[in-house]
Amino acid sequence: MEYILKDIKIGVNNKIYLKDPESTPLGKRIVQDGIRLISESGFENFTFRKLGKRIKSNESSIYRYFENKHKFLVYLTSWYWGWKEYQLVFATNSIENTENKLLTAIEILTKPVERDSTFGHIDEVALNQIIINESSKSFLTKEVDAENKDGYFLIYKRLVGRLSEMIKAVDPGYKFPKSLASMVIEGSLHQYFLIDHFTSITDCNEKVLPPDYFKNLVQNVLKIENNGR
Amino acid sequence: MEYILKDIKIGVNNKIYLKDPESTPLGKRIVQDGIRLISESGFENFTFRKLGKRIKSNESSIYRYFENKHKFLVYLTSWYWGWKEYQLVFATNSIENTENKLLTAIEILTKPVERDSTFGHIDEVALNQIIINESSKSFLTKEVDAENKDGYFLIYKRLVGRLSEMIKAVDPGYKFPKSLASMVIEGSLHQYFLIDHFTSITDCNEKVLPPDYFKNLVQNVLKIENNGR
DNA sequence: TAAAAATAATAGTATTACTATTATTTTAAC
DNA sequence: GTTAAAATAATAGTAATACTATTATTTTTA
Repeated sequence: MEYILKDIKIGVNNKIYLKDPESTPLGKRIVQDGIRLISESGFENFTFRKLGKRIKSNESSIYRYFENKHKFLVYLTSWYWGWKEYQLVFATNSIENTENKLLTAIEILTKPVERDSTFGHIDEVALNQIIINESSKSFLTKEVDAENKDGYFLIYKRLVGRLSEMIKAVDPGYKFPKSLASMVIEGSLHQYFLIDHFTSITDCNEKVLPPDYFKNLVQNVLKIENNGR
Repeated sequence: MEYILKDIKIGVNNKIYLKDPESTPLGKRIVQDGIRLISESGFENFTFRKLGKRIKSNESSIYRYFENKHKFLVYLTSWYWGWKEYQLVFATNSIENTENKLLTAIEILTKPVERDSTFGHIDEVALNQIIINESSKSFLTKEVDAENKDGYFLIYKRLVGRLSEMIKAVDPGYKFPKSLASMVIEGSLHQYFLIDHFTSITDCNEKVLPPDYFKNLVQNVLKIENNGR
């Protein structure tokens, strides 16, 4: 994917970090290798000490960017959804036909992630693995309401809102646009998880991908004629 | 809900525990207060030491039942899905009409959980809260493939399989029965989470409940006529 | 009543998730 | 080009976690 604008920056709520990691080379290394480390060994086994060792920096220096590893995960998920939102707006903005617009949106949100060279220090494919395997842990906590109040999940909710509006544009009478939108986004992550680990309870695989399932689903729910797209 | 058979026991894979907690009073207290403690303070803040204190037993005694708190969570989720499977089979077994059968199944699987007096030491409502807020953590780990091989998630997968068969019975031509079944079950948990924490991205609430959304969804996807049920 | 099994008590360990302090290096301002 | 400020690194320390191991005590059963 290529961008017309240079030097795009994904805007993450600045309450999530102590110091913007995009503002320094060390910050970028923290994000870059943090993504690698978490995607390799999982969020539970990830510590700032290990990350410090890996980037040949000090644990204490990482703490000057992020309060703790939970906020680091919130940062990564927020960045990811900001990036997806960008792609979504970019790809659908000029589409007039509401059905095409919606189907394109679903395609963007559910297709396998590819590397995006615009953001040099972020490996989006590895980050997507983190989103699939770890992102629910960012909100499945006892602190979710407080953090939600502080705007930690704004980008994610805004993205669901955008998809929901597109659903409404296609079928203003449909009663559950928000639930359907949230389910497409969250459900897609889950289907990818099933492909990797519980193949017996999904119909998706290397050939039939989540976009096929979700486009078919939404077409049927909203009674869109399948015109062969 | 009442059961015809007395002394039903939900069969949990015995690799999950070291000693069957249903076999002793201490084991039952571990499960009973374990459920309360996790639902009150969350899985991250839960420790066997705290549970020991609460039930006035010793940390080391709890370790004789469960290897660690992760396996305890796997046990609880496995018990929960076993219980749901029981309800599902019980409620749908005698229904001949495939559409009614499927809609009843969805109702059972997505409706708010009520206390079941059959299992005295288990507070199903609190357990349901754990399932909503913590159960994904039981499989979102680096050990998932090994544990899956050992049968830790069998009951859950069997339940999805049952729902998927009912979908197939209604519409043998539908291409994604397994994905749809897994999405109804997992998506329902997510919708309840949204009702509690992210109300702006769901259409469900105290009046419009997940069963309404999911029955409508499946009816539309499989082109079932809504006959007013 | 003795033996076995279950439970409880105690102690100990490596790791985690930090905080605090000080030292060193890098950068920016004049 | 020096100085001050900011950033980074090094070191040490702490309470809690997630256990293991050993021994003591209580309960069950044969």
